[in-house]
Amino acid sequence: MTVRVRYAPSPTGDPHVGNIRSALFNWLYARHTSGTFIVRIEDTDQARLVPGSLDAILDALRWLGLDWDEGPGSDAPHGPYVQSERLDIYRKHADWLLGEGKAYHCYCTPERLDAVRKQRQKERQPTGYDRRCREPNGAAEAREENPNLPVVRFKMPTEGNITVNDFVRGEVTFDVSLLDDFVLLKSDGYPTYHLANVVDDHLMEITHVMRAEEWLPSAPRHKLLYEAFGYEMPVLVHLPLILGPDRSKLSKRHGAASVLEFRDMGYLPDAMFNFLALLGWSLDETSEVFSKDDLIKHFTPERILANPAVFNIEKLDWFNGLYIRGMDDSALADALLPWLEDDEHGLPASARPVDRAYLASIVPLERERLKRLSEAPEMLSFFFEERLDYDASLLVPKGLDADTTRAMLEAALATAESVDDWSVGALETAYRALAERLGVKTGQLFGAMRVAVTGRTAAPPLFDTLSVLGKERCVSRLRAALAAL
RNA sequence: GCCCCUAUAGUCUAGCGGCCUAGGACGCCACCCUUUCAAGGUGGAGAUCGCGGGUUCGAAUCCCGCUGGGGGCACCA
Repeated sequence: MTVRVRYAPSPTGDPHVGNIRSALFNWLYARHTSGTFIVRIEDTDQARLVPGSLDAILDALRWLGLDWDEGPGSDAPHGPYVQSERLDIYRKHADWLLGEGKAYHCYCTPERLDAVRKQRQKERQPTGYDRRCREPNGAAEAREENPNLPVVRFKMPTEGNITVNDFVRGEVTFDVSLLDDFVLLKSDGYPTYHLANVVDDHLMEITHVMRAEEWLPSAPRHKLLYEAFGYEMPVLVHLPLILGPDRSKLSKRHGAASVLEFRDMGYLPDAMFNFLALLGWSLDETSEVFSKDDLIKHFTPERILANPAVFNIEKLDWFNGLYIRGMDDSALADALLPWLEDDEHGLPASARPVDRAYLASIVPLERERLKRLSEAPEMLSFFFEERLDYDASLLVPKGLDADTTRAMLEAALATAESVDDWSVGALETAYRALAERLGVKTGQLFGAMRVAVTGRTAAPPLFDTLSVLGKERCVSRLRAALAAL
Protein backbone atom coordinates (compact mmCIF):
# COMPACT_ATOMS: atom_id res chain seq x y z
CA MET A 1 0.00 0.00 0.00
CA THR A 2 1.48 3.30 -0.95
CA VAL A 3 1.43 6.11 1.54
CA ARG A 4 -0.90 9.01 0.84
CA VAL A 5 -0.73 11.92 3.24
CA ARG A 6 -2.23 15.32 3.18
CA TYR A 7 -1.75 18.83 4.42
CA ALA A 8 -5.15 20.43 4.84
CA PRO A 9 -4.87 24.11 5.63
CA SER A 10 -7.75 26.45 6.08
CA PRO A 11 -7.27 29.75 4.23
CA THR A 12 -8.19 31.82 7.23
CA GLY A 13 -4.90 33.44 8.09
CA ASP A 14 -1.14 33.34 7.85
CA PRO A 15 0.89 30.19 7.29
CA HIS A 16 1.66 29.61 10.95
CA VAL A 17 4.91 27.82 11.68
CA GLY A 18 3.10 25.09 13.59
CA ASN A 19 0.84 24.56 10.68
CA ILE A 20 3.66 24.50 8.19
CA ARG A 21 5.61 22.14 10.41
CA SER A 22 2.67 19.73 9.98
CA ALA A 23 2.95 20.17 6.23
CA LEU A 24 6.66 19.52 6.48
CA PHE A 25 6.25 16.27 8.41
CA ASN A 26 3.63 15.07 5.98
CA TRP A 27 5.84 15.96 3.07
CA LEU A 28 8.86 14.25 4.58
CA TYR A 29 6.90 11.12 5.23
CA ALA A 30 5.54 11.08 1.71
CA ARG A 31 9.00 11.57 0.23
CA HIS A 32 10.55 9.05 2.61
CA THR A 33 8.12 6.38 1.48
CA SER A 34 7.90 7.49 -2.14
CA GLY A 35 4.27 8.16 -1.36
CA THR A 36 1.97 10.97 -2.35
CA PHE A 37 1.74 14.39 -0.73
CA ILE A 38 -1.61 16.08 -1.14
CA VAL A 39 -2.65 19.62 -0.37
CA ARG A 40 -6.33 20.07 0.29
CA ILE A 41 -7.91 23.42 0.99
CA GLU A 42 -10.44 23.37 3.80
CA ASP A 43 -12.40 26.50 3.08
CA THR A 44 -15.71 25.47 4.56
CA ASP A 45 -16.09 28.45 6.83
CA GLN A 46 -17.19 31.21 4.54
CA ALA A 47 -17.20 33.76 7.31
CA ARG A 48 -13.59 33.32 8.23
CA LEU A 49 -12.03 33.32 4.79
CA VAL A 50 -9.17 35.77 4.54
CA PRO A 51 -8.39 37.09 1.06
CA GLY A 52 -4.83 36.32 0.07
CA SER A 53 -4.47 33.69 2.72
CA LEU A 54 -4.46 30.77 0.31
CA ASP A 55 -1.71 32.36 -1.75
CA ALA A 56 0.30 33.05 1.37
CA ILE A 57 0.03 29.42 2.44
CA LEU A 58 1.04 28.12 -0.96
CA ASP A 59 3.88 30.65 -1.05
CA ALA A 60 5.14 29.33 2.25
CA LEU A 61 5.06 25.76 0.95
CA ARG A 62 6.91 26.74 -2.19
CA TRP A 63 9.45 28.75 -0.27
CA LEU A 64 10.34 25.70 1.80
CA GLY A 65 10.30 23.45 -1.21
CA LEU A 66 7.28 21.44 -0.12
CA ASP A 67 5.94 20.51 -3.51
CA TRP A 68 2.66 18.68 -3.71
CA ASP A 69 1.73 15.81 -5.96
CA GLU A 70 -1.98 16.50 -5.80
CA GLY A 71 -3.69 19.68 -4.78
CA PRO A 72 -4.73 23.07 -6.05
CA GLY A 73 -3.78 23.41 -9.66
CA SER A 74 -3.39 19.70 -10.27
CA ASP A 75 -5.90 17.66 -12.21
CA ALA A 76 -5.16 14.45 -10.31
CA PRO A 77 -8.01 11.97 -10.08
CA HIS A 78 -9.05 12.67 -6.50
CA GLY A 79 -9.97 16.30 -7.03
CA PRO A 80 -11.22 18.85 -6.71
CA TYR A 81 -8.88 19.65 -3.82
CA VAL A 82 -10.80 22.64 -2.59
CA GLN A 83 -13.63 21.74 -0.28
CA SER A 84 -15.94 24.53 -1.34
CA GLU A 85 -16.01 22.80 -4.72
CA ARG A 86 -17.11 19.53 -3.18
CA LEU A 87 -20.29 20.62 -1.45
CA ASP A 88 -22.53 18.16 -3.25
CA ILE A 89 -20.33 15.32 -2.06
CA TYR A 90 -20.75 16.26 1.59
CA ARG A 91 -24.44 16.84 1.17
CA LYS A 92 -24.82 13.37 -0.29
CA HIS A 93 -22.94 11.83 2.57
CA ALA A 94 -24.98 13.72 5.13
CA ASP A 95 -28.16 12.62 3.41
CA TRP A 96 -27.03 9.05 3.51
CA LEU A 97 -26.46 9.23 7.26
CA LEU A 98 -29.86 10.85 7.62
CA GLY A 99 -31.43 8.04 5.66
CA GLU A 100 -29.69 5.46 7.80
CA GLY A 101 -30.96 7.13 10.93
CA LYS A 102 -27.41 7.95 11.96
CA ALA A 103 -27.94 11.68 11.83
CA TYR A 104 -30.79 14.10 12.35
CA HIS A 105 -31.89 17.64 11.67
CA CYS A 106 -31.50 20.15 14.46
CA TYR A 107 -33.36 23.45 14.56
CA CYS A 108 -31.96 24.81 17.78
CA THR A 109 -30.77 28.39 17.60
CA PRO A 110 -27.23 29.44 18.44
CA GLU A 111 -28.71 31.39 21.33
CA ARG A 112 -30.28 28.32 22.84
CA LEU A 113 -27.13 26.29 22.31
CA ASP A 114 -25.19 28.95 24.09
CA ALA A 115 -27.62 28.97 26.99
CA VAL A 116 -27.46 25.19 27.32
CA ARG A 117 -23.69 25.31 27.33
CA LYS A 118 -23.57 27.91 30.06
CA GLN A 119 -26.08 26.11 32.16
CA ARG A 120 -24.17 22.85 31.91
CA GLN A 121 -20.91 24.43 32.86
CA LYS A 122 -22.61 25.93 35.86
CA GLU A 123 -23.80 22.48 36.84
CA ARG A 124 -20.24 21.16 36.48
CA GLN A 125 -21.41 19.02 33.61
CA PRO A 126 -19.52 18.61 30.37
CA THR A 127 -20.65 21.26 27.93
CA GLY A 128 -22.40 20.07 24.83
CA TYR A 129 -25.65 19.86 22.98
CA ASP A 130 -28.57 18.45 24.99
CA ARG A 131 -29.97 16.48 22.05
CA ARG A 132 -33.35 18.09 22.10
CA CYS A 133 -33.87 17.61 18.37
CA ARG A 134 -32.80 13.99 18.49
CA GLU A 135 -36.39 13.20 19.55
CA PRO A 136 -39.26 14.01 17.17
CA ASN A 137 -41.09 16.04 19.78
CA GLY A 138 -38.08 18.15 20.58
CA ALA A 139 -37.38 18.75 16.93
CA ALA A 140 -40.93 19.84 16.26
CA GLU A 141 -40.78 22.20 19.17
CA ALA A 142 -37.49 23.67 18.08
CA ARG A 143 -38.70 24.00 14.53
CA GLU A 144 -41.56 26.14 15.65
CA GLU A 145 -39.17 28.47 17.43
CA ASN A 146 -36.79 28.55 14.50
CA PRO A 147 -38.22 27.76 11.08
CA ASN A 148 -34.89 28.50 9.39
CA LEU A 149 -32.78 25.84 7.73
CA PRO A 150 -31.61 23.18 10.16
CA VAL A 151 -28.17 21.77 10.70
CA VAL A 152 -27.47 18.06 10.49
CA ARG A 153 -26.14 16.45 13.63
CA PHE A 154 -24.47 13.11 14.08
CA LYS A 155 -26.24 10.67 16.36
CA MET A 156 -23.56 9.68 18.85
CA PRO A 157 -23.86 6.61 21.02
CA THR A 158 -24.86 7.72 24.48
CA GLU A 159 -22.67 5.44 26.52
CA GLY A 160 -19.54 3.35 26.51
CA ASN A 161 -15.90 4.06 25.89
CA ILE A 162 -14.17 4.62 22.63
CA THR A 163 -10.50 4.06 22.16
CA VAL A 164 -8.60 5.68 19.35
CA ASN A 165 -5.11 4.71 18.44
CA ASP A 166 -2.70 7.56 18.06
CA PHE A 167 0.55 6.50 16.47
CA VAL A 168 2.57 8.75 18.74
CA ARG A 169 0.76 8.25 22.02
CA GLY A 170 -0.77 4.82 21.74
CA GLU A 171 -4.31 4.12 22.84
CA VAL A 172 -6.34 7.05 24.08
CA THR A 173 -9.72 6.31 25.59
CA PHE A 174 -12.69 8.62 25.79
CA ASP A 175 -15.99 8.30 27.60
CA VAL A 176 -18.57 8.59 24.85
CA SER A 177 -21.27 9.81 27.19
CA LEU A 178 -19.28 13.00 27.52
CA LEU A 179 -19.29 13.65 23.79
CA ASP A 180 -22.24 15.38 22.18
CA ASP A 181 -24.03 15.11 18.86
CA PHE A 182 -21.76 17.29 16.79
CA VAL A 183 -22.78 19.16 13.68
CA LEU A 184 -22.01 17.58 10.31
CA LEU A 185 -23.63 20.04 7.97
CA LYS A 186 -24.18 23.69 8.76
CA SER A 187 -27.37 25.49 7.90
CA ASP A 188 -25.63 27.22 5.01
CA GLY A 189 -25.04 23.85 3.40
CA TYR A 190 -21.32 23.75 4.13
CA PRO A 191 -19.90 20.80 6.02
CA THR A 192 -18.05 21.11 9.28
CA TYR A 193 -14.44 20.00 9.52
CA HIS A 194 -15.51 16.69 11.03
CA LEU A 195 -17.64 15.62 8.09
CA ALA A 196 -15.48 17.07 5.37
CA ASN A 197 -12.19 15.67 6.61
CA VAL A 198 -13.55 12.16 7.14
CA VAL A 199 -15.27 12.06 3.78
CA ASP A 200 -12.33 13.55 1.91
CA ASP A 201 -9.68 11.49 3.64
CA HIS A 202 -11.60 8.42 2.64
CA LEU A 203 -12.30 9.52 -0.91
CA MET A 204 -8.74 10.70 -1.38
CA GLU A 205 -7.48 7.41 0.04
CA ILE A 206 -5.42 9.01 2.75
CA THR A 207 -3.43 6.41 4.66
CA HIS A 208 -2.01 8.54 7.44
CA VAL A 209 -3.47 11.62 9.03
CA MET A 210 -0.66 13.68 10.50
CA ARG A 211 -2.06 16.77 12.16
CA ALA A 212 -1.54 18.89 15.24
CA GLU A 213 -2.34 17.58 18.68
CA GLU A 214 -5.17 20.03 19.08
CA TRP A 215 -7.19 17.57 16.98
CA LEU A 216 -6.77 14.69 19.35
CA PRO A 217 -9.92 15.46 21.32
CA SER A 218 -12.05 15.19 18.18
CA ALA A 219 -10.50 11.91 17.11
CA PRO A 220 -13.22 9.81 18.79
CA ARG A 221 -15.90 11.63 16.81
CA HIS A 222 -14.00 10.95 13.64
CA LYS A 223 -13.60 7.31 14.50
CA LEU A 224 -17.35 6.98 15.06
CA LEU A 225 -17.99 8.71 11.77
CA TYR A 226 -15.67 6.34 9.92
CA GLU A 227 -17.55 3.47 11.50
CA ALA A 228 -20.93 4.93 10.59
CA PHE A 229 -19.87 5.16 6.97
CA GLY A 230 -18.21 1.78 7.09
CA TYR A 231 -14.88 3.29 6.08
CA GLU A 232 -11.50 2.08 7.11
CA MET A 233 -9.77 4.59 9.32
CA PRO A 234 -6.37 6.00 8.40
CA VAL A 235 -3.50 5.90 10.87
CA LEU A 236 -3.71 8.88 13.20
CA VAL A 237 -0.48 10.71 13.99
CA HIS A 238 -0.93 13.68 16.28
CA LEU A 239 1.96 16.10 16.23
CA PRO A 240 3.04 18.02 19.32
CA LEU A 241 2.24 21.71 19.35
CA ILE A 242 4.80 24.44 18.93
CA LEU A 243 4.78 26.86 21.84
CA GLY A 244 5.97 30.39 22.41
CA PRO A 245 8.48 31.31 25.11
CA ASP A 246 5.65 31.50 27.65
CA ARG A 247 4.66 27.93 26.79
CA SER A 248 1.31 28.78 25.29
CA LYS A 249 0.50 27.95 21.69
CA LEU A 250 2.77 30.05 19.47
CA SER A 251 0.96 33.06 18.01
CA LYS A 252 1.48 36.55 16.64
CA ARG A 253 1.44 37.65 20.22
CA HIS A 254 4.92 36.12 20.57
CA GLY A 255 6.27 38.16 17.67
CA ALA A 256 6.58 36.31 14.41
CA ALA A 257 4.49 33.21 13.93
CA SER A 258 4.07 33.13 10.18
CA VAL A 259 6.62 31.36 8.06
CA LEU A 260 6.48 34.25 5.64
CA GLU A 261 7.48 36.62 8.41
CA PHE A 262 10.56 34.54 9.03
CA ARG A 263 11.32 34.62 5.34
CA ASP A 264 11.01 38.39 5.47
CA MET A 265 13.32 38.54 8.48
CA GLY A 266 16.10 37.03 6.42
CA TYR A 267 16.01 33.38 7.30
CA LEU A 268 17.01 30.84 4.69
CA PRO A 269 14.44 28.24 3.72
CA ASP A 270 16.85 25.39 4.33
CA ALA A 271 17.70 26.67 7.80
CA MET A 272 14.02 27.03 8.60
CA PHE A 273 13.38 23.57 7.23
CA ASN A 274 16.10 22.02 9.34
CA PHE A 275 15.01 23.87 12.45
CA LEU A 276 11.34 23.03 12.04
CA ALA A 277 12.09 19.37 11.41
CA LEU A 278 13.71 19.20 14.82
CA LEU A 279 10.69 20.59 16.62
CA GLY A 280 8.97 17.42 17.67
CA TRP A 281 11.23 14.99 15.90
CA SER A 282 14.79 13.82 16.35
CA LEU A 283 16.94 11.08 14.91
CA ASP A 284 19.46 10.20 17.57
CA GLU A 285 21.49 11.75 20.31
CA THR A 286 23.81 13.89 18.22
CA SER A 287 22.54 14.57 14.71
CA GLU A 288 20.94 17.90 14.10
CA VAL A 289 22.25 19.39 10.93
CA PHE A 290 20.24 17.80 8.17
CA SER A 291 19.96 18.58 4.51
CA LYS A 292 16.58 18.02 2.97
CA ASP A 293 17.80 14.78 1.49
CA ASP A 294 19.07 13.62 4.88
CA LEU A 295 15.68 14.32 6.36
CA ILE A 296 13.87 12.50 3.61
CA LYS A 297 16.16 9.58 4.16
CA HIS A 298 15.79 9.46 7.93
CA PHE A 299 12.36 10.81 8.74
CA THR A 300 10.03 8.28 10.30
CA PRO A 301 6.94 8.88 12.44
CA GLU A 302 8.38 6.51 15.05
CA ARG A 303 10.71 9.32 16.08
CA ILE A 304 7.99 11.92 16.55
CA LEU A 305 7.77 13.20 20.10
CA ALA A 306 4.58 13.51 22.12
CA ASN A 307 5.46 16.57 24.16
CA PRO A 308 5.18 20.12 22.90
CA ALA A 309 8.24 22.14 21.90
CA VAL A 310 9.10 25.78 22.52
CA PHE A 311 10.10 27.71 19.43
CA ASN A 312 13.62 28.84 20.25
CA ILE A 313 14.54 31.63 17.89
CA GLU A 314 18.15 31.76 19.11
CA LYS A 315 18.67 28.27 17.82
CA LEU A 316 17.05 29.26 14.53
CA ASP A 317 19.59 32.09 14.33
CA TRP A 318 22.40 29.62 14.84
CA PHE A 319 21.05 27.34 12.13
CA ASN A 320 20.68 30.29 9.81
CA GLY A 321 24.26 31.41 10.39
CA LEU A 322 25.38 27.86 9.76
CA TYR A 323 23.56 27.69 6.45
CA ILE A 324 24.79 31.12 5.41
CA ARG A 325 28.35 30.01 6.09
CA GLY A 326 27.70 26.99 3.95
CA MET A 327 26.77 29.03 0.87
CA ASP A 328 29.34 29.70 -1.82
CA ASP A 329 30.25 33.27 -2.79
CA SER A 330 28.05 33.41 -5.80
CA ALA A 331 24.96 31.97 -4.15
CA LEU A 332 25.30 34.24 -1.14
CA ALA A 333 25.80 37.29 -3.34
CA ASP A 334 22.63 36.39 -5.21
CA ALA A 335 20.76 35.93 -1.97
CA LEU A 336 22.00 39.23 -0.58
CA LEU A 337 21.39 41.37 -3.62
CA PRO A 338 17.63 41.86 -3.22
CA TRP A 339 18.08 42.76 0.42
CA LEU A 340 20.62 45.44 -0.43
CA GLU A 341 18.54 46.76 -3.29
CA ASP A 342 15.31 46.92 -1.32
CA ASP A 343 13.86 50.43 -1.46
CA GLU A 344 12.59 50.40 2.06
CA HIS A 345 15.13 48.46 4.09
CA GLY A 346 18.07 48.23 1.71
CA LEU A 347 21.04 50.47 1.15
CA PRO A 348 20.43 54.20 0.77
CA ALA A 349 19.61 55.16 -2.78
CA SER A 350 22.95 56.94 -3.14
CA ALA A 351 24.77 53.67 -2.56
CA ARG A 352 22.85 51.83 -5.24
CA PRO A 353 22.69 50.11 -7.60
CA VAL A 354 24.92 47.42 -6.23
CA ASP A 355 27.64 46.10 -8.46
CA ARG A 356 27.26 42.34 -8.49
CA ALA A 357 30.97 41.60 -8.92
CA TYR A 358 31.94 44.00 -6.15
CA LEU A 359 29.36 42.35 -3.89
CA ALA A 360 30.80 38.94 -4.69
CA SER A 361 34.22 40.16 -3.55
CA ILE A 362 32.72 41.37 -0.27
CA VAL A 363 30.87 38.18 0.52
CA PRO A 364 33.86 36.15 1.74
CA LEU A 365 34.60 38.86 4.29
CA GLU A 366 31.13 39.04 5.78
CA ARG A 367 29.76 35.57 5.36
CA GLU A 368 30.69 34.30 8.79
CA ARG A 369 29.41 37.45 10.43
CA LEU A 370 25.88 37.28 9.06
CA LYS A 371 23.10 35.62 10.96
CA ARG A 372 20.21 36.87 8.86
CA LEU A 373 20.16 38.15 5.30
CA SER A 374 18.29 41.17 6.56
CA GLU A 375 21.40 42.31 8.39
CA ALA A 376 23.24 42.85 5.13
CA PRO A 377 22.30 46.50 4.43
CA GLU A 378 23.50 47.59 7.84
CA MET A 379 26.48 45.29 7.98
CA LEU A 380 27.76 45.97 4.48
CA SER A 381 26.79 49.60 4.09
CA PHE A 382 30.32 50.96 4.48
CA PHE A 383 31.43 49.07 1.43
CA PHE A 384 28.97 51.00 -0.69
CA GLU A 385 28.46 54.41 0.85
CA GLU A 386 30.37 57.30 -0.66
CA ARG A 387 30.73 59.20 2.60
CA LEU A 388 31.01 57.53 5.99
CA ASP A 389 29.20 59.01 8.92
CA TYR A 390 30.68 58.25 12.32
CA ASP A 391 31.88 59.72 15.57
CA ALA A 392 35.41 61.06 15.03
CA SER A 393 36.38 60.21 18.60
CA LEU A 394 36.29 56.55 17.60
CA LEU A 395 39.40 57.20 15.53
CA VAL A 396 41.57 57.74 18.59
CA PRO A 397 42.78 54.38 19.90
CA LYS A 398 43.16 53.59 23.56
CA GLY A 399 46.40 54.98 24.93
CA LEU A 400 46.85 57.61 22.24
CA ASP A 401 45.75 61.21 21.95
CA ALA A 402 44.32 63.08 18.98
CA ASP A 403 47.64 64.51 17.83
CA THR A 404 49.53 61.26 17.74
CA THR A 405 46.54 59.66 16.04
CA ARG A 406 46.63 62.37 13.42
CA ALA A 407 50.32 61.82 12.81
CA MET A 408 49.71 58.09 12.61
CA LEU A 409 46.88 58.44 10.09
CA GLU A 410 48.89 60.86 8.01
CA ALA A 411 51.61 58.27 7.79
CA ALA A 412 49.01 55.65 6.97
CA LEU A 413 47.70 57.83 4.18
CA ALA A 414 51.17 58.39 2.80
CA THR A 415 51.79 54.68 2.84
CA ALA A 416 48.54 54.03 1.04
CA GLU A 417 49.38 56.51 -1.63
CA SER A 418 52.81 54.97 -2.15
CA VAL A 419 51.72 51.33 -2.26
CA ASP A 420 51.13 50.02 -5.75
CA ASP A 421 50.45 46.41 -4.95
CA TRP A 422 47.02 46.59 -3.29
CA SER A 423 46.93 42.95 -2.32
CA VAL A 424 46.22 41.73 1.17
CA GLY A 425 49.72 40.45 1.67
CA ALA A 426 51.46 43.57 0.42
CA LEU A 427 49.24 45.83 2.49
CA GLU A 428 49.86 43.85 5.61
CA THR A 429 53.61 43.93 5.07
CA ALA A 430 53.57 47.66 4.48
CA TYR A 431 51.46 48.53 7.48
CA ARG A 432 53.20 46.22 9.89
CA ALA A 433 56.41 47.95 8.89
CA LEU A 434 54.74 51.30 9.39
CA ALA A 435 53.58 50.44 12.92
CA GLU A 436 57.10 49.44 13.79
CA ARG A 437 58.55 52.58 12.28
CA LEU A 438 56.07 54.75 14.23
CA GLY A 439 56.61 52.82 17.43
CA VAL A 440 52.92 52.13 17.97
CA LYS A 441 51.21 48.86 18.59
CA THR A 442 49.80 47.24 15.51
CA GLY A 443 46.44 47.15 17.23
CA GLN A 444 46.50 50.91 17.62
CA LEU A 445 47.38 51.61 14.02
CA PHE A 446 45.03 49.00 12.64
CA GLY A 447 42.23 50.10 14.93
CA ALA A 448 42.44 53.72 13.86
CA MET A 449 42.64 52.73 10.23
CA ARG A 450 39.68 50.42 10.60
CA VAL A 451 37.52 53.22 11.87
CA ALA A 452 38.81 55.59 9.22
CA VAL A 453 38.07 53.18 6.43
CA THR A 454 34.88 51.49 7.66
CA GLY A 455 33.45 53.98 10.10
CA ARG A 456 33.11 51.31 12.75
CA THR A 457 35.13 49.45 15.32
CA ALA A 458 33.85 46.02 14.40
CA ALA A 459 34.53 44.96 10.84
CA PRO A 460 36.18 42.20 8.83
CA PRO A 461 39.98 41.86 8.97
CA LEU A 462 41.56 45.17 8.00
CA PHE A 463 43.73 44.21 5.06
CA ASP A 464 41.05 42.13 3.41
CA THR A 465 38.76 45.08 3.80
CA LEU A 466 41.28 47.55 2.36
CA SER A 467 41.93 45.27 -0.53
CA VAL A 468 38.26 44.83 -1.38
CA LEU A 469 37.51 48.53 -0.98
CA GLY A 470 40.31 49.41 -3.36
CA LYS A 471 43.02 52.00 -3.18
CA GLU A 472 40.94 54.93 -4.29
CA ARG A 473 38.25 54.53 -1.62
CA CYS A 474 40.83 53.91 1.08
CA VAL A 475 42.85 56.96 0.27
CA SER A 476 39.85 59.23 0.23
CA ARG A 477 38.51 57.78 3.46
CA LEU A 478 41.82 58.27 5.21
CA ARG A 479 41.75 61.88 4.03
CA ALA A 480 38.22 62.32 5.28
CA ALA A 481 39.16 60.85 8.65
CA LEU A 482 42.07 63.26 8.95
CA ALA A 483 39.75 66.12 8.18
CA ALA A 484 37.30 64.99 10.82
CA LEU A 485 39.89 64.60 13.55
C1' G B 1 -16.34 23.60 35.01
C1' C B 2 -15.69 18.89 32.05
C1' C B 3 -12.39 15.81 28.91
C1' C B 4 -7.67 14.61 26.83
C1' C B 5 -2.36 14.99 26.26
C1' U B 6 2.26 15.89 28.56
C1' A B 7 6.66 16.28 32.24
C1' U B 8 15.23 14.99 31.40
C1' A B 9 19.41 21.86 32.51
C1' G B 10 16.75 28.63 30.32
C1' U B 11 15.57 26.09 25.30
C1' C B 12 15.60 21.81 21.53
C1' U B 13 16.66 16.91 22.67
C1' A B 14 19.35 11.42 23.57
C1' G B 15 17.74 7.76 26.88
C1' C B 16 12.99 2.89 25.80
C1' G B 17 15.33 -1.72 33.54
C1' G B 18 21.72 -2.44 34.76
C1' C B 19 26.45 0.57 29.38
C1' C B 20 23.89 7.04 33.23
C1' U B 21 29.09 9.45 38.44
C1' A B 22 22.34 11.26 32.59
C1' G B 23 24.89 12.12 26.29
C1' G B 24 24.51 16.03 22.19
C1' A B 25 23.06 21.03 20.57
C1' C B 26 21.51 26.36 21.17
C1' G B 27 22.29 30.07 24.73
C1' C B 28 25.71 31.59 28.82
C1' C B 29 30.94 32.03 31.05
C1' A B 30 36.35 31.43 30.54
C1' C B 31 40.57 30.56 27.78
C1' C B 32 43.06 29.82 22.92
C1' C B 33 43.48 31.82 17.95
C1' U B 34 43.72 37.14 16.69
C1' U B 35 44.47 43.96 14.15
C1' U B 36 38.49 44.65 16.03
C1' C B 37 34.01 41.75 15.32
C1' A B 38 32.72 37.15 13.91
C1' A B 39 33.85 32.16 12.77
C1' G B 40 36.72 28.15 14.77
C1' G B 41 39.10 25.33 18.90
C1' U B 42 39.34 23.94 24.13
C1' G B 43 37.27 23.96 28.85
C1' G B 44 33.30 25.25 32.35
C1' A B 45 28.75 26.41 34.96
C1' G B 46 23.86 24.53 34.47
C1' A B 47 19.23 18.57 35.50
C1' U B 48 18.50 15.78 43.46
C1' C B 49 15.75 13.07 35.37
C1' G B 50 8.58 17.81 38.60
C1' C B 51 6.98 15.56 43.60
C1' G B 52 5.31 11.21 46.46
C1' G B 53 4.34 6.24 46.59
C1' G B 54 4.93 1.44 44.63
C1' U B 55 7.01 -2.97 41.23
C1' U B 56 12.13 -4.90 40.91
C1' C B 57 18.29 -7.53 43.16
C1' G B 58 18.32 -2.81 40.31
C1' A B 59 14.16 2.84 37.64
C1' A B 60 15.20 8.85 34.21
C1' U B 61 13.30 4.30 32.06
C1' C B 62 7.35 0.14 34.33
C1' C B 63 2.59 1.22 37.55
C1' C B 64 -0.46 4.59 40.68
C1' G B 65 -1.42 9.31 42.87
C1' C B 66 -0.32 14.46 43.15
C1' U B 67 1.44 18.86 41.15
C1' G B 68 2.92 21.82 37.06
C1' G B 69 2.36 22.87 31.81
C1' G B 70 -0.48 22.50 27.40
C1' G B 71 -4.66 21.45 24.32
C1' G B 72 -9.92 20.65 23.47
C1' C B 73 -15.07 21.47 24.84
C1' A B 74 -18.71 26.44 18.14
C1' C B 75 -23.69 26.05 12.64
C1' C B 76 -14.06 27.50 13.46
C1' A B 77 -10.72 24.74 11.45
